[in-house]
Amino acid sequence: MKFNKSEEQIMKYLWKLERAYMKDIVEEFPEPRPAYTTVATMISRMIKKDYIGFVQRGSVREYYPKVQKSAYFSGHLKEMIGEFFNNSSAQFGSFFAKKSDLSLDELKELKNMINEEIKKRSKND
Amino acid sequence: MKFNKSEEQIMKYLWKLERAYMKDIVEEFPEPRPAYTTVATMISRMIKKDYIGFVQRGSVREYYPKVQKSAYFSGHLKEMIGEFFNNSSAQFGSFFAKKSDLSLDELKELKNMINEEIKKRSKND
DNA sequence: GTAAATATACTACAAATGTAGTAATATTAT
DNA sequence: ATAATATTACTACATTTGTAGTATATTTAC
Repeated sequence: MKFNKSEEQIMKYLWKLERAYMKDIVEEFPEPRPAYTTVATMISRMIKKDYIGFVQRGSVREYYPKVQKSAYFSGHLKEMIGEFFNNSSAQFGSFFAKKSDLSLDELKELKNMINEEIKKRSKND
Repeated sequence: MKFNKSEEQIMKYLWKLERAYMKDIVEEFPEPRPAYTTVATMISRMIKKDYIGFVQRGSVREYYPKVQKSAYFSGHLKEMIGEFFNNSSAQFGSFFAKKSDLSLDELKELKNMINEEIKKRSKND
């Protein structure tokens, strides 16, 4: 599952807002905003694709994302790792360590996190 | 710059092959292969978009990717980190350490890599 | 030297995407 | 109540994407 450009845009807003009325979503767009109906069209298409759900509130709907941000991110990342690093997370990790623009401190922090993860897992075995 | 589905497919093959004739690219596709002309259309569109270049070899062209895999990957990753982790690479790193399906050994390997990166940078300062 | 294989240009067309107008309805502020 | 605002359904249309046929040229294998 991979969103196209405008779907991704809307999901981004919905993830941020968590629940939102049409107006709220439209207002997230920076100027120049798309027409109200443009957003409405996108949303109804996304409902059809089951990316978005809604709760009827009187005559109006409150929309919410049906695809979780973390799930989308993980899936996406996994795909990328598959594509670019031959499915090797380790190879990706190496790339990330070198090429991400982590500062020295952040690298150290990351090392600690990995260390803790290692400890945690060693315990459970 | 973000490839659409079939562009990404072709880039993937081109990155793998580095340089390739039309036939080579078509043959990378798993069965059922798209028609030869389908691939040709895609490629000529991608040339127009400057994603792909070619060297004329007699009556035939040898194609090569003009977008580097690592550049595309980095850009893409950076975008994702911006979107999902509020531009914090460290936050992403944490997520990765926990949620990637790295094995214990791979985690250890990753730790070593990060360690070396830390050493290298400390030296240069 | 003729058939098969390969390559390219050009054209075509359906489906998906990006964008928005119209009409109808509901809600809210005066 | 009436105007302004917000919402939704429906329709429309240009652009992009996915897919491939035709025509033509070139190469290659027999």
